[in-house]
Amino acid sequence: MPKAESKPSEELILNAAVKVFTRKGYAGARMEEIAKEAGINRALLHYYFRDKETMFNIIFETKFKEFFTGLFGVFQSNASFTEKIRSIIDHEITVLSKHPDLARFVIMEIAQQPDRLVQFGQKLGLNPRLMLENFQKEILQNVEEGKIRPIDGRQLLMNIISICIYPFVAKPIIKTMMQMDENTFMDLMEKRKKEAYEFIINAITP
Amino acid sequence: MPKAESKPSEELILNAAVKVFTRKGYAGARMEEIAKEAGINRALLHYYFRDKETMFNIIFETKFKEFFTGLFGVFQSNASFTEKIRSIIDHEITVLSKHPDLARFVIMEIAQQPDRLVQFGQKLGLNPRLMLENFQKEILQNVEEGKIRPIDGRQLLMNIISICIYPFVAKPIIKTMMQMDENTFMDLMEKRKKEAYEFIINAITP
DNA sequence: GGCACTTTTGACAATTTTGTTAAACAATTA
DNA sequence: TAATTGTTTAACAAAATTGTCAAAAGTGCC
Repeated sequence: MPKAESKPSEELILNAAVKVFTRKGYAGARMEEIAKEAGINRALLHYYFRDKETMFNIIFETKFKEFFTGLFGVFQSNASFTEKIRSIIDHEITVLSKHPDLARFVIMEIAQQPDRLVQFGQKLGLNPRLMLENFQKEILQNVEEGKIRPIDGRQLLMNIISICIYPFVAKPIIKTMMQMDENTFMDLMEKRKKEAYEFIINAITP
Repeated sequence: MPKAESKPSEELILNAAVKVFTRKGYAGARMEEIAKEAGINRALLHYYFRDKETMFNIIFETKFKEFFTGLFGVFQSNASFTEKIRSIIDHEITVLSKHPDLARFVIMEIAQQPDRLVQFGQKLGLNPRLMLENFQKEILQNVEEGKIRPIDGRQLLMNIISICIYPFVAKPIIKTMMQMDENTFMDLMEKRKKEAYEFIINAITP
């Protein structure tokens, strides 16, 4: 679907590249397909961006940021523990609803080359250790106050993240198995914000 | 790492192919790498299996089965609802602990070509509609008996599956962010069987 | 050993994919 | 309008990947 545009340029190419890379991954993406998606000649890709890898890195960095920053941001706020949980859920489901292939793409490419996580994580100044420590402290504090039952912070964090992200990663499976069209799925995810919150709160109240 | 074996044959090749395909996916896998992994000449791959796609389909089918059958089996038993939940959790975490790349591989390849789910699902006689219906009925029944709080069956099923599977899909991310080595991770997953069960039961008790 | 058969390999061919280049084209400016 | 600059393309070159084949090597049998 080439666009009949007047300005075939960097942005046009990047948008096309995002689509193809996030759908197919680095190995499955074809420069030809990106060019076709952008409606231009393949050589232009090399004119604006040196090569496939350079293009990929630019796109991966923005997607990496989209995927991770919100999560880290929440833990720097001074909302209550339960409000933080609500924020995470809301944020994750909102973002992933808008960017259907984001989670799968980032996870796959990190699995393919785990050092990307370190490399791009440092570049964006992410500090997982600190984040996890804060999370653990907050849990301990809430446990002592009797607000939540004792629970391993790593397990709880994994539970929250899993509940939010997995449905999007496995979206093609879930849609088919539960016989949902796109709208039904999106609707279910919107309801999931409330549902997941209640599920998790219930799970951790003593 | 070619093996100094006496019987370079189908099985040797298949084992190598499983490793490469599940790690790299169809698009990222190289016939050369499979041959090297098996310690044989690349032409042999074509002698025993016609081509890359044929090889892939054989492997995908076995992995597809590994991934899905257990899940469907549980719902045909006549254990109590909570026991079924325990079974699912136990089974999923046990299987995925043994086959590190299984979930990521199957999910990715279905995302790449969703009709594979229909195609191989039929071939194995899986019936997701029936499974989901049974699950929903059982929930309704348990809700009426006051054993669990009202909850959308699709959401609950997604929650259970998410909690079990996501940690393995995102394993490279989780290991790095939480600074765990392989053993620590596996240990955490073993503990997770109990932890996840309690989490979910807590979440659904009224 | 010689024969029939299967297995294995190296060399080659075909195809796919990426990357380069020179020239055409367009826009801007002097 | 000619010159300069930046953009776009088709054609080509290079590299990577898959697939084929004939011959070599191995195996079992007479």
